[in-house]
Amino acid sequence: MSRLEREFYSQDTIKVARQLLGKTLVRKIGKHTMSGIITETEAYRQADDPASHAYKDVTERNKAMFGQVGHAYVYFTYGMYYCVNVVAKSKRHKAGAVLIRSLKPHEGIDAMIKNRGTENITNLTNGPAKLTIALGITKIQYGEDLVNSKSLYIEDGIKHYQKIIASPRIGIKSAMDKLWNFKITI
DNA sequence: AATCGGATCGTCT
DNA sequence: GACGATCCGATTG
Repeated sequence: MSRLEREFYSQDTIKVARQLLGKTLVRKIGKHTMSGIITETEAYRQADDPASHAYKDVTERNKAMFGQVGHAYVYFTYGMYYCVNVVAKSKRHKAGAVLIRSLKPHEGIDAMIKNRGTENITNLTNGPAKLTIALGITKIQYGEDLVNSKSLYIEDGIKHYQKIIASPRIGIKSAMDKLWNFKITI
């Protein structure tokens, strides 16, 4: 398995969101390795995207989206959950990131079950906050460089799947015309 | 199977 | 001072 390099993330945000499907998100804590196949993503970017955290301008929260590609943008939401994005954008945009919304559990399923407190495998990592709980991702990983990190990165996964389904993004009220939610079924 | 409300607090207005 | 890029359990049909 080979890790995704910097240039992968320096393409257009929407393109990266599509290409991340089927890749493997890897999380290492101590001697434990947990991983899952990415099955759903969402693209968010600046300037033309009212639904994005980075729509208006840089703030303390969203500054990672304006930074170097390949780093993690972790945000806290609904008073209790974290969600993880990968910063990805071409030179045309000042900010952009891809939200990882769903994984198919792969390695370290026992550890993820322990973290989540549920036995149900299909319910383990099938949501943006569920997967951060399963993988132990919090604000501590804010800005982590997935190109160099030993504990959080993305590598090649499956090559073949049927097709990508594009839909409006989940949980937002604006920019419903942008079909920037992408998913695959494995 | 689908809908509804509660939990809970950092971030932005 | 209001509101989420959510999840879960309870209720209803």
